[in-house]
Amino acid sequence: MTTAPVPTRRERARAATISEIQQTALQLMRQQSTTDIRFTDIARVMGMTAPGLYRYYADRDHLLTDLITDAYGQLGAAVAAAREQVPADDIGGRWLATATAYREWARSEPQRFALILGMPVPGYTAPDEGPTTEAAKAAMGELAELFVRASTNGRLGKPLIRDVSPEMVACARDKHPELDDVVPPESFQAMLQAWASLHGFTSLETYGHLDWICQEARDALFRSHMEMAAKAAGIPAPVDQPWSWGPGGASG
Amino acid sequence: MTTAPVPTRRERARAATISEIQQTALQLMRQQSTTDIRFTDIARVMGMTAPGLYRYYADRDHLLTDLITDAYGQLGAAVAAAREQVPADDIGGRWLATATAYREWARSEPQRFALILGMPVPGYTAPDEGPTTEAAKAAMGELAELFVRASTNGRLGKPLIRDVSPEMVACARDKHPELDDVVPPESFQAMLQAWASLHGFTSLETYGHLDWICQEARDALFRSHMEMAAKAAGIPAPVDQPWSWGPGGASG
DNA sequence: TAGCGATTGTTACATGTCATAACCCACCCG
DNA sequence: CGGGTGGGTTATGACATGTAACAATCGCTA
Repeated sequence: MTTAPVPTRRERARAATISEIQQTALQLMRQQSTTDIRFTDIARVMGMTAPGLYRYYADRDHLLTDLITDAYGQLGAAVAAAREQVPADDIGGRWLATATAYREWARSEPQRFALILGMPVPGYTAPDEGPTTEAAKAAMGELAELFVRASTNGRLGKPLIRDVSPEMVACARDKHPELDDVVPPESFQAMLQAWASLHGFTSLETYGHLDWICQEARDALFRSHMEMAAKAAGIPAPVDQPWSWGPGGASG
Repeated sequence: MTTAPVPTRRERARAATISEIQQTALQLMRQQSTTDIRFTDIARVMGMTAPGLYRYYADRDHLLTDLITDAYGQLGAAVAAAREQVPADDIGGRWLATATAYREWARSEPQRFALILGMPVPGYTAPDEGPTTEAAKAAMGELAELFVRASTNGRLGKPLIRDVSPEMVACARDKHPELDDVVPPESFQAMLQAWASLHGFTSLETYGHLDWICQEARDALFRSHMEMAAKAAGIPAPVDQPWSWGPGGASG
């Protein structure tokens, strides 16, 4: 047998403790508004002493690796869940839902957002080709899914920018061969740009650089920013909320 | 002027030491690829002991405050210098120069970029209404200058998105009254979105999330991303490099 | 030029962290 | 019921921040 179907009692206890460590770490990150978690704090909250934690994690980096992997998973899941609540043929609606989920996740979990998409935490070096890389790919795949499906369904419009450098085309084919013949290069490029635009707003807001804009204005700015990104990427308007687009006039 | 025109010898020595501390801190940040500087390391590099540094900085936060203020200044200066090397009437050229300078500064100084525009370093709390806020405003002003001048000269086109929420209009008038009657609300909004788009690409690249895209492709992607942002913001094409834009066809 | 005083930098220390080592104890299974 | 496994403890070492007390130095002035 390779895997025991029913984990032994010890294994369950161990898994529970590991989970508790992670949850405690996240709780401390939120409370202290920092990604700088201390083993001693985790242990104290859990009612044990710091060296005991080393039975579960070789060092702080290993815990961080778990937290990063998990965070990618959560972000991807949040994005996917939001997307799936909108009918598949409502491309624009799915884009708005996806982008909003991305933003909201970052706002609700700023430390975890910084953990995965900010500068690496001091002293931490991610394991090469490790689980974090896999988790990152999966999460980004959730973002890309929208474009893939829209493109295969023929519902993805032409992006604003149609020039794609040969290097970019080659890179897309090389790194994402599965998208070849599915998403045209200019749409692949536009997808990356849409992500970058979304990420820029989200980062600025999450790190407090848009605090001077009041909440309502920021929400509207986000909506309009995503509208801009959608138009640039050839994403059609949501079925229930037409873009305020067009050279002629604006809608309400 | 109330300041003494000629600082005494002691004052000059002190200023030199403070400067050396800052430079050493930056050097260590670059070498160690982290924003987490240690007083002991700085002191060791400078050939003195750690407690000596407390004669110059009350604690690590005060040093960070200086570094952040300085970084904002450097970024603003880099952006301004790049912008001024392009004729004032070449709006598109100035936009490209500004954006490229922003990106290049971040690439050359990733730690300082993270310091000012990333998540605050663990344990650091910026002083309210302090010099960092002022420096940030100044740096962002350098980014905005392009739009202000273009708008006053009547050379700024209509942005792609012309709908602006009343809250956004009110916020713009409230926080930046000096731009009232100079930059229309939809252009103000477009400016923020152009910044967000630029910042998104820059962040992703600086923190290594675009490493899978080879250098040449990334450069082209950046160019095209900025072209997209420019079109969305109503920035006309550079005089020597027309946009690859238009429903009809693309240029070379 | 001798010496005073502010400034600078030192060593010593208190505190807290990461991480290892050595030890103990409880559970579980034969 | 006895031993092995693994969870948890205290003790310890190396190192960080920041304070306190002390020593050396520099610049100025009598």
